[in-house]
Amino acid sequence: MQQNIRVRYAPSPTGFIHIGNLRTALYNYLFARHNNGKLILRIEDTDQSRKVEKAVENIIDTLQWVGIEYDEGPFKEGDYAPYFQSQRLKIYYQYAKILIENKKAYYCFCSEERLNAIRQEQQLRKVPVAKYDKKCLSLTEQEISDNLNQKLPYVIRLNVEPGRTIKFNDFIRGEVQILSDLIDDQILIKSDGFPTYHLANVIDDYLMKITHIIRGEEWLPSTPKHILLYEAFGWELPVFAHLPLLLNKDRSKLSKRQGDVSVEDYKNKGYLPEALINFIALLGWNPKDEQEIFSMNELIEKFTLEAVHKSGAIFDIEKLNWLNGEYIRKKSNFELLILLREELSKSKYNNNDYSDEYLIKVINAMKPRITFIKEIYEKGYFFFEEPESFDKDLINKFSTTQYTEILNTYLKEIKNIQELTKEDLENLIKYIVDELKIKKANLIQPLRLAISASLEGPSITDIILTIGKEKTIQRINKFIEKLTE
RNA sequence: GCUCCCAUCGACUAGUGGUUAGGUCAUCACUCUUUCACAGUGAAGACACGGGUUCGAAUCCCGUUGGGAGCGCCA
Repeated sequence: MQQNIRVRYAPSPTGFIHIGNLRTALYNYLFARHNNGKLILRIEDTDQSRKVEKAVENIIDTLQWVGIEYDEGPFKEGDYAPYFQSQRLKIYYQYAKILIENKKAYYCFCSEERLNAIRQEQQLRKVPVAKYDKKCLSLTEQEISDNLNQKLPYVIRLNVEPGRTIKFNDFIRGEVQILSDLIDDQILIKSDGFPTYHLANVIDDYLMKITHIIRGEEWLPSTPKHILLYEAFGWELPVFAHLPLLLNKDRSKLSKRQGDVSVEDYKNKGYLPEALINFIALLGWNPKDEQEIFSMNELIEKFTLEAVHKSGAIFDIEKLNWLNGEYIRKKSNFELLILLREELSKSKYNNNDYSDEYLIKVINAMKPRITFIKEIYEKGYFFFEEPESFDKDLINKFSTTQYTEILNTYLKEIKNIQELTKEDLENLIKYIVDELKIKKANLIQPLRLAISASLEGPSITDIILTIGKEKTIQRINKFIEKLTE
């Protein structure tokens, strides 16, 4: 690869980061790190009307949360600052002026009404491609300066020469070509003086010395416009690489209508950043071996643009769920303790009611059976509170004198044990089973029900060991009352 | 409508002219377990279709079909 690789992630601050954009950011990051290059974060805030408060902060926080570090950008000024497009307005205007002088662009004073009229008329005629009719291109120098002096609102448009074939080589898709006749005289500078995406993007990529433009496939159709701009300025083309799209279940572009799409949503649902990154990395790229779990460093080591796919990938959370569980199981109890306390602080339970020692025991018991951290206290709620509601059918099932006897025997025996150990509890079960000549399940099931209101979950000895003798006795007593009611 | 892009199990993918088409998730079964999970073993499940090229095509070419994206003073 060539030296001094520079790539950029260029979101517009219109809300939370979209999961598809996160993948774009990730691939840019992986590509940069793999090649000892730099990742630039540039904020494309040229649409004032769509600006959202705190969006930039959220973008930066989200990148940090998932572990994508940029080398230059807001609050990390490099040689090409500023990194907010809204602070670079003069630059764009200067370059637009150059284009006008070279006749590559022109002033357009057409009103919105006229533009709409043209569009409508073209639709009526079923013209294949609706385009601006280049009316203002034929304005004389005099007319233009008169209009400007009168302060008539204007835009600056790209003058697209018809009859040309624009070719470019996409790193992922190979050669792509399109006829210039199909390209509209794109607006470069809006009437509010702000540049459009196309202009600002090309200028900044050039000025910031971006070598590889890695972005979503939705940009593929507008790439010829950008090429035309590079040509008009006489600039060398960067490498274009258009990433396949992330898709909904129905194969349309991943959108809010069909589920959660912001990284924030997934964070709030309890997905671990490692799992999300791992999952998203594999949507459109594959290291061609049979490994499934990758740390960020492994991704960096293995990532190449050559191995990126062409076709879109459905964002299906089934595998993400599995990964989340895997990452939970890989974590140490101490790491999980910190995460659990965080979740607990957002729950109805009070962190102060449970010691670290206690929570570690709970974590150990619940770890193999959860997908999300919060399931530790959701599925394992009996570790955090006394179960109140019991399934009627289950109560009925165990409402016989035989089960009451079994439980009473257990109660009597456990009271005799001074300090509970795993061994004691297991021996106790054996002892009672032998003594009463019953099946193991006939003791354990009612016991489990009494203590946890469920027939599923961690081993009964682990539960008893965790909640302690006192609570165990209390719950069994209460349960016997319920059975004999 | 027009332009461009894409096409292997339900999902993510390996595969670049010769494979019993491999793996992971999900599904199902079995083993382990008091149970649920975890873990392990196994099963089922795909080359969109039609033509070429070739001794031989998932792989190369053409067409069809299907899907997607884009066609804004939004990015």
